Amino acid sequence: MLTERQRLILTAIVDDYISSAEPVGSRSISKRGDVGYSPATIRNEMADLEELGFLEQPHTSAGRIPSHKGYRYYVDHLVRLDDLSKEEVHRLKSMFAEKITAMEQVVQHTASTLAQLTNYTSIALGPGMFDTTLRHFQLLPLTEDTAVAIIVTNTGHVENKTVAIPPGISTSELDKVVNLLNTKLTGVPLIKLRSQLYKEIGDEMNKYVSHAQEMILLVETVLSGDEAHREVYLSGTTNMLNQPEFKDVDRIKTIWELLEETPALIKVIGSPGGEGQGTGIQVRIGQENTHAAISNCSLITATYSVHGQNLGTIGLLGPTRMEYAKVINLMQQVSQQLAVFMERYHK
Amino acid sequence: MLTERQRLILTAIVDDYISSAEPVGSRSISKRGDVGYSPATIRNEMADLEELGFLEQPHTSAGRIPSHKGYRYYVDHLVRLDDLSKEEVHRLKSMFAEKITAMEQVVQHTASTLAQLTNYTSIALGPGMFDTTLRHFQLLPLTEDTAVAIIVTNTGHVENKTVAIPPGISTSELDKVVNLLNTKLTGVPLIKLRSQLYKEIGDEMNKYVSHAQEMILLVETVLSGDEAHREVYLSGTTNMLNQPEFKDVDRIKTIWELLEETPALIKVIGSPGGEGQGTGIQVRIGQENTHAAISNCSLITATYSVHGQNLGTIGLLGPTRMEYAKVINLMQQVSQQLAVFMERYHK
DNA sequence: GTTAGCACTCGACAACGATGAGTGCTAACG
DNA sequence: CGTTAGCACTCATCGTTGTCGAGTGCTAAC
Repeated sequence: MLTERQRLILTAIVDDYISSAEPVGSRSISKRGDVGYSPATIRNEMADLEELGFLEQPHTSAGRIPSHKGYRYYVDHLVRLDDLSKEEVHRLKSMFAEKITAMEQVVQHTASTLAQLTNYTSIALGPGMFDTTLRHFQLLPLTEDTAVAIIVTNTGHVENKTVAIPPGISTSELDKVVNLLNTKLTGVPLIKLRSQLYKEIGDEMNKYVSHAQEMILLVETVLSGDEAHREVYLSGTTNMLNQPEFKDVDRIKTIWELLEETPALIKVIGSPGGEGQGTGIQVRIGQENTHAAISNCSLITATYSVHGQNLGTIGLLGPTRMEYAKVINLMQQVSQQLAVFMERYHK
Repeated sequence: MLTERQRLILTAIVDDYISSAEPVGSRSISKRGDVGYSPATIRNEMADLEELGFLEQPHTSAGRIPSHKGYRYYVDHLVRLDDLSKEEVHRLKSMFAEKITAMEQVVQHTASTLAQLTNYTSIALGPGMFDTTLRHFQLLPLTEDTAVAIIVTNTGHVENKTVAIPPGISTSELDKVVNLLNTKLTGVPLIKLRSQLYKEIGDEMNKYVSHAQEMILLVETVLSGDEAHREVYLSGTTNMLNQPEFKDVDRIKTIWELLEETPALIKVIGSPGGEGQGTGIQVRIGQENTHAAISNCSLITATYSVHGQNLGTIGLLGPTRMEYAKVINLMQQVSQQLAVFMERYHK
């Protein structure tokens, strides 16, 4: 599709623009060592590349900048994953070397390290509840009419909620209910908890406990909210402000509002998009993103999973002019390490 | 100190500047109904007020803006707390009317409502651990070598951590330890947990359990981190971007970095500052704030407490040009409501 | 096929002047 | 004597103009 020379020049332009953030002219490309042609020749090729849709001109007599199509081609065919620095490798590995590591903490920590290494904003979507099962349920009275309910999943995730106790229920009755729930519901996938609750438990509870209706309602309030509730960790949000493309307050505002709105964010990071190089790494460039607020951003995501079951996602958000080589490489490393960790953890 | 007319004019200027964000001239003050003097007279008074340090002039032939001293005087002596709108009162009250309410959720919810009502950024410092005591301790094995440890306090706060189990310890031994801890440590203030752990438990544990040393270390890792660890909730961070004084990206960046850094933020919001009107409400104007990043912001904080014991703080951060009347009023309401709630909750 | 040369385009930037809001001062008024 | 009208002066803002230079597209020569 493209000649070797065109690919060379396109690579040079994208690389240049990524590091300078300014339209790149034929002269500056020619001056670089790696393209041995005169500015005039390069100009001709640039004109062709523009006609093909790989480059854009902000205005006549400015240099060229890569278009979406240009970035996409660059990511799919041109980008060369150069080696990570020793420090980067070290920091990534050391993260997984720590002994005491809860799944969520690892994800969170990974995201934060990524943000520091790249100077972009990282978004981590915590492990979902898909294949997690109930490990333990507990109800601890606090005052006469309130109690704190605790749910622990087999992944070590702890969810808690303060609830009101219907009046007229004794402590022993509460204990009975909790015992019943634990024996009957332990091992049940969280998403099936509610249906199971009605199917199996309702009858038995009526036998043992008065106020059965209230109790079921109580348990329901505890379980509700868990399904849609997934933790989102942000890190390095201020990094965005260093990028010249975000010197405009309005643009920041729209992006920030997106970042603050968890449900929308989950949708953005979770929806499928263009494939990048390597396994499980997705690269979404500019308008490929579903949300308008980040239509001039690129989002690179890696999913982590156990036994082929997708658990969550880690993403890096930056301007379309992103250091793809470095970021893709980092994400691949992270993805691998996470896979190993999860496998070991889930055993 | 100031004549009645000077106070009137100062009030008018501050009010005007708060709503317009632009230097206010003598003419515009004269035009308002509430000050019945000609621009010339007002100019004379303004000159005097400037000399006294209450006003500043950005440059010659611009209007005046209030200085720190001006704001301070305004807050201390001039501001008139006009009534809150029905909607505001309603939203505040309804927040505390919900039946199922954990302490932390209430604080969080309050902060978020405040941010919405005021269009400023709210910062809530969750309940500290000062007078909270251990309610329950639990250790749930997840895999062969990991377990999730759960601590519940008498306030309903739940803290959890995944820990590694030293190899060679049986489940029954774990149970023994947990039981021992619960019987011995329940009711002990969290801050004293560690010392108590050594004093009372060490000996007994040696009797019952082998691997006592490892177990103590394990329990210690769970308890560590809790003391300094206080939740900070932010809400309405993007509101800041609406203010004209923050159209500059650099300024946003420094503030945002402060907001992201929890320890610094705790220090800022926790340190004592100038008193405002009413009980427990503090108003820190501009440089009165300890942190340079918010030296042109005002921070209004209200503390909530039980039995005179200070538990936490809720603050509103905005430009020095803040709607003090509204915000102080809101904060007073919130402070009162919170006090009532806490009293009822802590009973 | 590649390159040098040249006219042309267009944003960035500085200089300039007009505009208008606001002041400070002085003199007049009740 | 306090208050006000009038007036000259200041200074930021904004639109205009002109220069500068980076970069292009085209043509002709190598």
